[in-house]
Amino acid sequence: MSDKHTIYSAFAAKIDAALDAMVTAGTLPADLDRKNVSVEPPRDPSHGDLATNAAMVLAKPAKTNPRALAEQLVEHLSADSAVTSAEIAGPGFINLRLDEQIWRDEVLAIATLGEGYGRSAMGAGTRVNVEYVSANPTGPMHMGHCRGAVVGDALAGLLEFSGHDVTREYYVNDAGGQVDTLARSAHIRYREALGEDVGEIPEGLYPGDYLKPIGQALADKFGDQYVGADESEWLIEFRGASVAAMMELIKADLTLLGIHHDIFASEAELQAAGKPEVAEAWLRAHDLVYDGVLEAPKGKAPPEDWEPVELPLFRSTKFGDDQDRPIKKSDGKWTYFGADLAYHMQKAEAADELIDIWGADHAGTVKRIKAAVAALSEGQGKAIPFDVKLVQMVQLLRGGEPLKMSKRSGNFITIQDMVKEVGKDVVRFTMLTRKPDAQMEFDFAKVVETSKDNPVFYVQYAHARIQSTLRKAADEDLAPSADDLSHLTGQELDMIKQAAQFPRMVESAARAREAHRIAFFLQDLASAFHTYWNAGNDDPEKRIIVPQNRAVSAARLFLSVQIGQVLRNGLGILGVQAVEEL
RNA sequence: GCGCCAGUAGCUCAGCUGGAUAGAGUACCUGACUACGAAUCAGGCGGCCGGAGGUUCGAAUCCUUCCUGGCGCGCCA
Repeated sequence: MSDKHTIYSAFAAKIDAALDAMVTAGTLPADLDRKNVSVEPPRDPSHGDLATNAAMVLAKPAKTNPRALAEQLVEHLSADSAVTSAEIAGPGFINLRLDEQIWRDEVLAIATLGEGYGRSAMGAGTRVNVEYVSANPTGPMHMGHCRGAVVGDALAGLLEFSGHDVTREYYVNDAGGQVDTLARSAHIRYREALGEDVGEIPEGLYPGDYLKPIGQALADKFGDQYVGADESEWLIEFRGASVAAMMELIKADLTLLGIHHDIFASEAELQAAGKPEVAEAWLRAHDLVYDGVLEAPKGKAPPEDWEPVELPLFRSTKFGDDQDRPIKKSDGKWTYFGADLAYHMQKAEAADELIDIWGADHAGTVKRIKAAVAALSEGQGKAIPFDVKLVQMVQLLRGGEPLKMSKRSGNFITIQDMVKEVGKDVVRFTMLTRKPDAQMEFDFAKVVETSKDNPVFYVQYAHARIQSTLRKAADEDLAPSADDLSHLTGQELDMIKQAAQFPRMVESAARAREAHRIAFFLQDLASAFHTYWNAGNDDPEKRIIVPQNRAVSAARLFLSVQIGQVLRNGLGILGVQAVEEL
């Protein structure tokens, strides 16, 4: 189950050993930096099974030329029984061809490891906290949150699969002014529930119908005692009830998407526990917070009501930000940033590494929070790797026509609408067919199409086709068997080679924190299977089920089962259910 | 004005942190169903990787500088 069992890392080790031998023999200087040495499949399969750039990377520091170095390496590598040929190509690549048995063994490895195929120990149990969604508890989720939710959840799944100890966390912003606004909006619905005609919801409050049930619940609970009452009498009560209700809505949406967080961290509780004060004290002690006056904002928008005020400022400029940032407002309350800073300190206490998934509209605040974590990780006495992944906007379309989204009017498209219409798996997979830091379009008409235009369908179809083939085989009294895999040749070996890349795809995707690569890999593998399957249309001898040749059929069925396994493992990372039939 | 993201085939997008002749799908053209599901497959057409400089054995990828589009930018959240 360890990464040592993958073909690519096995050969990386062999090349490493060959280099060691050359060092011992005195033909290569010791202490060369080998981190840029790669072992990869060549882009062009006709070049061989594996390629390494070792000779090119090391030639210069070794003060020799690439070809001379490559010749020595080839000599060592040719001695390996698994290598059928080793050639120097182009500017100094070494191309290796491997014994076919190596690839057949990989099919067995998939079978043996099953759901564990592709898992790796790369993460080494590193505790990674992934914070995602964190939508404000002022209403149900909408599309803007959805992509971040899916991307974050898939990333968490990917990191788990690659051996990290992942915590999925949601930061509940239940302390700012927006929850007071929520409470006031709920108060209106409360009066409405008691029979009052409240008319149009005033500007600045939340108009959505989703507040009507909470208004009713408050009416049931309190009767009319707060109808004419001063805000100070009911605000806290209404706020708590509304936030709780909104979180229930959001959790329901998340459940629809198959997302479950381990921790819902409350900003209000964080503040009540005095965490921001602790952070401030530490930062002041290290001269990272000081009392100062902000410069008037630059730019074209003239600051009409700008007044210079002294505020506690965090020295984010010391860490690359454009200006220092206030952690408290002039009314003495914490700014969002001040609380968020303390929140990240809290997360860092229980994690080795932090990842935030944010919407692109928060891009402007990335620098300051990175600065804060950089400063605070010193306080923890360890460097906390911290990454903010920005997820760009999604534009909703139907048949190429943009769908209007208006939160103001309250009739925006909800997650519930979307999942109901196209299904959880389609939403998740589609959101992952584009790298997150580029904008994407989501066309309702397209994602439900059962065609190649729709990648979800395409991958699912490959999996379903495998299952259907197995059912058909059972009817013919044929079963998958690994008794004689030497029947697997040609196109079958090609497909194995492709599937065999799954473990290294997982690792490189995990390293880059990019779950979408898994989605693309699955499309390629599905395509390979469809191609393979279809070869039987032209030539019945190439079908998976060849009734007159049971040994061949058994081997091909075995291979198909393992391809299905890899597809399932990949879909599993993305949180998409593999289907048995369409 | 500043920051972040993007710019790759007509269109939608990949490109595995610097590798070999830049890849898929779609559209268009040609071909394949007495079927383990043709919801698919095979072949063809299609490129100054936004422009210009630079770094090195080697650049779509890194640096500089422009251009275009998106998103942001005060004690909001």
